[in-house]
Amino acid sequence: MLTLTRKTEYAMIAVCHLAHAGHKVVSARDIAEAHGVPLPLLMNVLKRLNRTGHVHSVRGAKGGYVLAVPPEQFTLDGLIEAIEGPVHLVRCTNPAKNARRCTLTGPCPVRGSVRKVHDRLRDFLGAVTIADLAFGDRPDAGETPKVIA
Amino acid sequence: MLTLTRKTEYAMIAVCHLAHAGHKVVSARDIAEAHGVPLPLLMNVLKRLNRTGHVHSVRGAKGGYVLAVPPEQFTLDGLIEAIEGPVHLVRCTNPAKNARRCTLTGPCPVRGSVRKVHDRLRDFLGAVTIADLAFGDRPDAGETPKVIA
DNA sequence: TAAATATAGCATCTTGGCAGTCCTGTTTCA
DNA sequence: TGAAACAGGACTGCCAAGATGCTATATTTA
Repeated sequence: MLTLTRKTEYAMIAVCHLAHAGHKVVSARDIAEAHGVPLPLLMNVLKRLNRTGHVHSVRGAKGGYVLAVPPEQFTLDGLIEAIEGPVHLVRCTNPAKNARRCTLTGPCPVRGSVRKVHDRLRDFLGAVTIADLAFGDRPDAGETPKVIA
Repeated sequence: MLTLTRKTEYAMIAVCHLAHAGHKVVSARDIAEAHGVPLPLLMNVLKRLNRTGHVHSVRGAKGGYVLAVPPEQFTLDGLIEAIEGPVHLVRCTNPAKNARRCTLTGPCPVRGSVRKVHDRLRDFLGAVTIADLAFGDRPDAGETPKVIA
């Protein structure tokens, strides 16, 4: 259904929480309790974001997490990529070795056009930042994206 | 990974083929052979598009399919919805009774913002038409969509 | 120094949906 | 009447998402 995974949803919540906390260290438990997110899952997500360098971790008692990237530079596209892997609208935009490639044997009539839609989608997701998600209550900036070919 | 399903890929190909064929009736077999799409899967897809009213079917020998909607009015959003069900970036935008709802027990810090992103995404997909996919070789119309909050 | 807290890094298990196949029926043309 | 082509399903295998658990490591605090 063209849907983000739950892990990504949890990640959005966690990262926005951290954005609000500023430079304060916040434990996974605190975040989980604040929003009713299952703690073990949230920890999985935060561990992954730590490995990708999007958050810093502080171990031990009084430990927790801090954003490692300014919310204004932390894009939705980056977040999705960190959790789910890079966005690929269709298989043929995915150059990964182990990706299940397009199996068409004939010429693909939509290859070029779809590629453009895909690029626009990534531009779109790359233009949404965590700051937008966390603080964005600008009633309605921006307009409907123009279309492509 | 925020990816369209293969069925949707097949649907895009089929619909673009029909768009090129104009008012001529084209059989599923012809489409399948033209692009190397597995026939049984293509038939599943076309049957569904027929039920949703996006294509007309002609039964019997010499039968096949014709577009029921002008390519300029047939949006990518509509196609995805026909095949996969409506696009919902996150669960909380899905009002369906049987949808697995957001299970947050606490206040959701990103609800409103994500909703806006979701709306923009649908606007974006709703602005891409089959005509764009089938005939669109306008080298690069449109620009990167503005962002929202 | 011991206990408590919290993250790190795996491994494992379950489940749902996608992808693919098959079968039976109906319609139309030659 | 037979072949071609769509209609409408039921069914299965497989994989990724979702979820859980365990052990190790680091840090604070009493």
